[in-house]
Amino acid sequence: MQEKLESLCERVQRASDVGDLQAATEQLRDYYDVAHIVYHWVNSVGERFGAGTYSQEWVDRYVEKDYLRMDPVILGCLQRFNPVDWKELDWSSRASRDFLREAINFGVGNQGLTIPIRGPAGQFALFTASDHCDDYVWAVFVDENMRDLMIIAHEFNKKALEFEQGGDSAPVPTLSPRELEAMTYLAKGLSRSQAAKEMEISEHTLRVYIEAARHKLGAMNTTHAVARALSRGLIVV
Amino acid sequence: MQEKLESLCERVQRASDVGDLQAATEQLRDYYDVAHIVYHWVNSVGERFGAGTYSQEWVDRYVEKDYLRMDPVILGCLQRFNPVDWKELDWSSRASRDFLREAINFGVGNQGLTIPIRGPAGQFALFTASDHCDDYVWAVFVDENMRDLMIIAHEFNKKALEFEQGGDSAPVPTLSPRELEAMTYLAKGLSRSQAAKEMEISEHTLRVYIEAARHKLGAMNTTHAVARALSRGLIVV
DNA sequence: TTCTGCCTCCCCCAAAATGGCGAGGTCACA
DNA sequence: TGTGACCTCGCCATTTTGGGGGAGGCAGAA
Repeated sequence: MQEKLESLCERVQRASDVGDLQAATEQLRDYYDVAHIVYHWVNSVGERFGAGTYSQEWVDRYVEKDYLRMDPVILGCLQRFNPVDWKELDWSSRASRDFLREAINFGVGNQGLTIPIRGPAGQFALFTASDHCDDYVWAVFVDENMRDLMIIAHEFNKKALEFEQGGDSAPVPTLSPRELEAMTYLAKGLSRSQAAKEMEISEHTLRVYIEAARHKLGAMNTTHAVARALSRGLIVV
Repeated sequence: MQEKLESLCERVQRASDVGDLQAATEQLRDYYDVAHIVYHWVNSVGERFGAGTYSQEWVDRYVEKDYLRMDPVILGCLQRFNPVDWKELDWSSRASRDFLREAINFGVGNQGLTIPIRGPAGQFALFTASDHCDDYVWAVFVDENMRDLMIIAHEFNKKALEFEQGGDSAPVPTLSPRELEAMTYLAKGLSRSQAAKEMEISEHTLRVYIEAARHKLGAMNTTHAVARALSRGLIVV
């Protein structure tokens, strides 16, 4: 069992493009004997990629109808940390039930487990296994395989992040200690004069730091600089 | 081995307060026969809790000196997804080297593996195993136990989130769609007038959104509001 | 040694953001 | 039939920021 997990992970690690990830989902589906395995990077802008075994018709329909914005699986996972069994979600609204009915018609399955994955800079992705079966069989599957699926989900996301970095590589700039301090105070809401007082330097000096940080971060203004410093993990607020 | 992982996880799951988590770290340290096991919730304000086997002296010193802001482990993990071996980090700056020397003097260990964990609303935590040993022994340890440690780290964070929800549930404010849009443009560096143009509304209306968002987020100014929106995962840049 | 990066301080002034006062409309929910 | 949340717009005065100029000292690296 452990060896099998290892080989499944290696399969993902060897992937060199999205097509390989796609193939890996198919292999996983067959190995676990479920209806579907899907990895899906959920971006604010709605782009980035996904790989999975859903039918093209369902994916197209999903995109076309912008289901991303009302899919209870996504909305639920955005607020949770632990893997989510679809049964735990809120299907009460009418829109949810219509969505569920349609999903089942498209062969998605009546049971599902979705693992939320979070990366740096607010990155967010989902890894889902779904199947057609009764509650008991599904509960056994989840109980036996959740841990392994979490590890595999992690591997998928690691690959996805690698692919992204390969594309637009972002060289993370280095801020000097005082620059970091200045950015931190600003991120905490202090004004220039307050931050200067806190750092026990003149406001002019503080300005020099802020401008230096702005330049290094390629930011257009202070707010932008703080946002970049935060999302690149240079500072913690 | 699998059964042991199960029992270690259950130990964490049964925890009903931070003291139990503390005890769990000690048990893990003894089980894996390493110098330290630490779970540490890194929060915006710098509070929240941690549980681990570091000496009280080191923890006090760490807090007193505000090492949080320059600890290469934290800064490195903030930008990574995968578990990080301390050797992979950037120890080049003078401050880093001083920090490392001091950490070793306090018995932290010369080897370490830190797993970054991210939860909803920008939550961020670290799970660390550290030891005194040579590179080879450490590499073997990491290779054999990383997967299990990832699962255990997940369990710790799950518990931590449960405790938080029970305690002072951080009321994550809900921003309206337009408010989110406004904050996103600001975080991208657009000025008010540019953002207003982008959203095809008057600059004044945009101001209303920004002020509403500021209030909801309890922020003192726009930069603060953007920083909070980002670190709570409300917006993604 | 020279050079580069970092830290510190000062001036002036234009541009932008903020804080306060208004106003009116839709839409859903109770 | 309110009530509240959301979206939209205007003006005024004050504060904060940003973009230019400068300056010197002190480290570590080439």
